[in-house]
Amino acid sequence: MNIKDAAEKSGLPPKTIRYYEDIGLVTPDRAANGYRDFDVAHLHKLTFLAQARGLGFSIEDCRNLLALWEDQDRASGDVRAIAKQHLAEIENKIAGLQAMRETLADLVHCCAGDDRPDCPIIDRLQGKAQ
Amino acid sequence: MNIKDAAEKSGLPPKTIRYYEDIGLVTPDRAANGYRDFDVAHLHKLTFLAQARGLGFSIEDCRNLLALWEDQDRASGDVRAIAKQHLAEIENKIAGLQAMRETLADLVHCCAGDDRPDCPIIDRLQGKAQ
DNA sequence: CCTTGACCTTCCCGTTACTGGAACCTCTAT
DNA sequence: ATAGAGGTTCCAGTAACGGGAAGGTCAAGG
Repeated sequence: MNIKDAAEKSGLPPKTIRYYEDIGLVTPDRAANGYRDFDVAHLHKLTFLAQARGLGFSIEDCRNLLALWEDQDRASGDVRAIAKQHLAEIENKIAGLQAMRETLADLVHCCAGDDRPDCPIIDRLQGKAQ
Repeated sequence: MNIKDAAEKSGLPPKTIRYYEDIGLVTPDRAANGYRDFDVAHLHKLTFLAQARGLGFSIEDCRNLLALWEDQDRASGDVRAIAKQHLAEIENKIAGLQAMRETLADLVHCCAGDDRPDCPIIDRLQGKAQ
């Protein structure tokens, strides 16, 4: 199957698929005309990648997860470790963003948002005491 | 004052300050020896930038916020609009991350994490039904 | 006066995970 | 023969810096 079909079936853009081949995540065959030729196994792999990326795993995590996926003798503990680590990073990010959100919501709430120049948001960025 | 002092007082790394000069956010004077020379106004600006970046505003947002800050005739509505937009983006990000977190927490919870290969995390990435 | 070490400078490359675009080739249908 | 839709490679750009090299400058100590 050509790249466009693989893209539609996996949910990944063709550009992304080419990129994944570039960095060695998939290695589709090549037809006589030089076109990439994807079979079901490749498609399966691409779908796996789409899922993992969708859950926010980095490319390097994906590479490791793929290896574990293909290793029938894997220890589920290895998979879990990657996921757990990633989960922790996500939770950190969330915490950081929530702190920002609270401050911002506060500021937006306090600011009149009219034609006058007085602005608690500016004051805050300036470091002025609330 | 030299860049290191400016860095310490503003909380920004020297590299970042140079970068900000590069992209036109600050324009410190130059001493005879070619060293950057920061005065209080520059420092104030750098602190402003540190605050804004700390709240997650993009460099472009910072550029606009700086302009508004320096415009005594600004409308606080303009500032508020930028902050509100940014707040919305942050809330979107949080929502996305929370969805990931829930799925991941679920999977991590379900996975035995032992030496056996059976792994609900892999199953999920594979697209296998729960 | 010389040296050492801490600064400073510019410049270029690498990061993440792609995306856009140019230049060019191939296939199918009319 | 040609048009249009697909394919290919390669190059550049994104955000916001950080690392590191090569080299200039300054203050203190011997």
